Amino acid sequence: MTDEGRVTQVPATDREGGSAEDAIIQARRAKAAHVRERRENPFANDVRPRLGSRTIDIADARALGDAARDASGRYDETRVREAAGADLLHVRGRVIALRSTGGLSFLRLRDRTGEVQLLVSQDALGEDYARLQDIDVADFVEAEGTLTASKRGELSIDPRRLRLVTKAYRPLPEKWHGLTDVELRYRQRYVDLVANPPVADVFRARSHVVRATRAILDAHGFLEVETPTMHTLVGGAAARPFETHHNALDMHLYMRIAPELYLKRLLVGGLERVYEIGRCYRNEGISTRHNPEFTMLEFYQAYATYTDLMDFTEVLLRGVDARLAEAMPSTHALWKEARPFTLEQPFVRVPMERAVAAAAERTAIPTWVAAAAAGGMGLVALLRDDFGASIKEWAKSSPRAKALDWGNFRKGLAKCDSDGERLFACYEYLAEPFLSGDYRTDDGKRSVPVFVTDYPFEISPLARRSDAQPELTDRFELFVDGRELCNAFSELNDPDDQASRFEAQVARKVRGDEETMDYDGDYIRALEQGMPPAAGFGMGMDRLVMMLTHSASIRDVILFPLLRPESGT
RNA sequence: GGGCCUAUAGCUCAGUCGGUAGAGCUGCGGACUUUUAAUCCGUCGGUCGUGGGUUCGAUCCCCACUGGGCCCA
Repeated sequence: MTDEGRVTQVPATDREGGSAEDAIIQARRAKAAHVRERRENPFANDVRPRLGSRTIDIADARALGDAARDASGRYDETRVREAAGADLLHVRGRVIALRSTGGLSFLRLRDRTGEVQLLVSQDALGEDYARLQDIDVADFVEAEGTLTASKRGELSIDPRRLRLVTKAYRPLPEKWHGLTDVELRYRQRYVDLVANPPVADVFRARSHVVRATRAILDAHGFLEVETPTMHTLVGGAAARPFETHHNALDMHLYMRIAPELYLKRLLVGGLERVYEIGRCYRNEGISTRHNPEFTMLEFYQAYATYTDLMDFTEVLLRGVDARLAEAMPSTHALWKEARPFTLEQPFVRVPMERAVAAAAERTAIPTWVAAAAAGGMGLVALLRDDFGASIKEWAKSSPRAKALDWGNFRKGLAKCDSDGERLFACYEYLAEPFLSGDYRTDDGKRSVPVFVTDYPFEISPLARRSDAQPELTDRFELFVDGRELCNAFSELNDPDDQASRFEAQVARKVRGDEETMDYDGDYIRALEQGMPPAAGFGMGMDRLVMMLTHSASIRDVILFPLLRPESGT
């Protein structure tokens, strides 16, 4: 240790604020100042080899030593030097661990491709060894040296040159427990990504999932398009919008809640197969499954029906998962093992009315079982009038009956204006909460995805009526382990039918419903130009990534989820 | 919107049946040429989320608020 490398201790009283955090920052700033005294830049941008070496990613550098790895994953120095030769390698990255035993120091370096140890010795660096004094965990450094192995068998680089490239003024979280405070993780994702490598894996997976989705749609002849995210009307879904304003045009605007109506205009225009993967915004509460902005896939295919799309959904989900497995084999294997569902067998397809009837039978409430013999609508007929007086008796019939949310079910039914809405309420409270338990693999170990089909037309304002049963629509939603993932239907292309459904939505808005659509006259005009028969599909990409990566919260798959502002910054 | 939980050092956490707080890691000083959460010696670091109330005295008890988490709508 030379005097040059020594850093004077800063007395506590001289420190601004006096907190531990300030002390750490001040110490790191002092080291940067020390580097400047040597006329070097602690925020350098001339990162390149100086000793005739070649710049290499850490993963590629490690690959050079592959032949010298034994069965237990350890490396032998002689064999590494034989395998990798005497070529100098130039690597750069962030220091994520630093240990020193005096004249020999071990730095763990990480770049986007991997990690490698720098085995820094006073013998190899001479006087420059003292520069280690200016390097802390979290700093970025560059090094040039040959590939070697430590005596404990860890693949390492033996640097002839080591230089601080960027000083980090703030430290990384504690090395053993890391950063676990979820609020801090979301607010300071830049730290989370460094401190918790599995987090970075999820976002790599997200990128693979989006690219795989594009690739599969492209291969099926779809055209990717981009439609407006600022709309003058609310349409394409039932949700409250965010509102904004264009100053120059003095125009009131809504952030889109769905791209649907624009994409279907493109079918009118003859594009036939279009898709968009883009951000949508819904002004609703935040939960583990909802973020106000989220990424949605929608695609539309002329001449297809909702049945075709069920087939294609299975192809798409299995295809995306297969590409993810290919891209991240070991991580994917862990996620797949942890999933409570499987994509490997054919998905269940069940009409809503039958799902309700089956759910009624499972409650073992005698009057319900009898009513459901006539199908789900039989149960709807039974429950049309208030059943509050019967709850006590019915709830005792079985554990399943006891588990029902009777209070909200009763309230939900009371709000319905039609049998179609009542059927949907029955589905929501009697069948949907139990999907993952009711539809399982033969061995019972995993749930099987379920297409619930044939939704009542009253709750499907953009879907085509069934030719066979006009009170229903040709629509499905896909539930994977009980959670809604996709929503799709054969599209309504009769302009008069569409106009009357818009009118019904506007009437609901007048009555105070905040989750309805506006009357879109231009869209009606487009349909009057003629839209080919088509089926359309929507899927939340965030939820897809959650499922495939076994993430519990949507915030774990969104890099910067919406949070209330931080106080004090 | 309702219920439950939570907030102590930069990070991860103890603790005080009410008498203004501790540990490990981090930081700083020192020793150490094969570490893997290195080790060893010394040392710095806290308006105990915010505002009220009770009390001689509150980080602790009570109330409200704020942030966050989980469950439900």
